[in-house]
Amino acid sequence: MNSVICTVDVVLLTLKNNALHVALIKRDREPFAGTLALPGGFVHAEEDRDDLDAASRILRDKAGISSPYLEQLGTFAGAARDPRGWSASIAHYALVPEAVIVKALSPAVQLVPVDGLKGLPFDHQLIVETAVTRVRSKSTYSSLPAHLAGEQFTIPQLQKIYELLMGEPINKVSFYRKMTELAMIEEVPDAFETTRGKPAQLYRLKKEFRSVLSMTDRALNAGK
Amino acid sequence: MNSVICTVDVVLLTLKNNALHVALIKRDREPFAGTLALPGGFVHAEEDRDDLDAASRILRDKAGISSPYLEQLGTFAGAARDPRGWSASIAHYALVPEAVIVKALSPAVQLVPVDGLKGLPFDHQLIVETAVTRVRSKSTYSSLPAHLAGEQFTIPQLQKIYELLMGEPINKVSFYRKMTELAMIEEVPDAFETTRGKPAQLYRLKKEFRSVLSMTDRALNAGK
DNA sequence: CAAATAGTGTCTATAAGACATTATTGG
DNA sequence: CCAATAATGTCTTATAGACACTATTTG
Repeated sequence: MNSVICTVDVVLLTLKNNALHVALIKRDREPFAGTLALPGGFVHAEEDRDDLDAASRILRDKAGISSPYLEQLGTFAGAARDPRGWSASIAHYALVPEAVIVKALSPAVQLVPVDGLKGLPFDHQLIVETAVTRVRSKSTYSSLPAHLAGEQFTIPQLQKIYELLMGEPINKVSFYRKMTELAMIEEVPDAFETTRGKPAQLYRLKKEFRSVLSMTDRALNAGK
Repeated sequence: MNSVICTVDVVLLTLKNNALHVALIKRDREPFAGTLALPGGFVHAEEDRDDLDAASRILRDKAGISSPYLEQLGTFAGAARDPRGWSASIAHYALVPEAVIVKALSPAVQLVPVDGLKGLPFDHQLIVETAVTRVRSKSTYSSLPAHLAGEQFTIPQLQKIYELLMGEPINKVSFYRKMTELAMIEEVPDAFETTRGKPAQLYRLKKEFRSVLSMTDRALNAGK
């Protein structure tokens, strides 16, 4: 009756060279051995309390990432997606700053730009596209993109991240207003970053938003 | 390795007596035989092409509902939710007008108000709450609630549905504007409904939105 | 004709965007 | 002092809400 193959996959996203990248791993087993694919695997019934737990474990073991922003994306199931038979993949997505990934990444993992991705096994292409769409649409209304920034960041840096995700410029004044409205970041006392011009105040995500989102009703639209 | 129990459950929602109701069925098997629970079941690997297909079949066979608005909600998985062991339920939600459900419903099915629901087996309480929250939050931005209206409806009737879902009154002018903006409904030529006062124009969902949503960026907020 | 409900016109309030201005650094 | 960037002030524009008014029915 229950011949369903049940796995957990993770779409690990980060920003690198001003573009969204996904972490892929060379599969060491059939089917599709040797192909780049999403990190994933079977549930360990004795070890994983739930699917988020399994996704965490996979990220830890396969990519060396320990406490990313992690959320369930949805389940991709059906008869056609896996040559072994009817299967269900509980897909998740994770966001981490590039710094974290650079430090932790095992050599087997590759970061690939999400735009123009192709040749993925199973329906991993669809899963990645769904994750990217989800992240983009949530970005408009929430603090989600902040999880792609490092531990400390300036508001202009954060705005750049939002702009990269949404693919269009944001009005600077509106962005400052939005950051105040979401109330998710706090100044790091006496910490500034200077590159060229006036030094920028450094901020960090408030503790209570490290793994939760701050939402707003109002969209952050395009502007100059 | 893969001892995971994989099932599909459906949260079938409708409006009845001005309140959101969920369809529950008395379970005929262990565990929890005799208890009211969400309609659900195992995937039929030979019959169901994917999880939506399985959800459709379950609705058809258990509730006699044939083409509702149906969407995946998410997967509820873990070691603790089912006494038989580690399990994953791919949950879906469906919206139908009350008229459809009244005509189709088998006697084994009961409609229960979603507010104050309790005593459900497994984590079905959580699944229902998640579905209701999802429907409510999507309602603000989309044509979703129209799937709870009958085939033909007046704008004031539709507004009432939105108000019931969101739990607060909506500004009448804003609502008319929003309906125009979403562009998902069309007048039924020369069809009006009269109860008391000026007859109201009847509308229907445009064909292209029968199973898809029309979204807007702007929220529909409370008003008089 | 009064009451009720549908539908619209229009003013006001609010929030977002444009743009200018000030602030503060390095060269 | 100039160029560059951060941060903020403020005017304009767009959109939502309030409210009144017209339209059309029933009793």
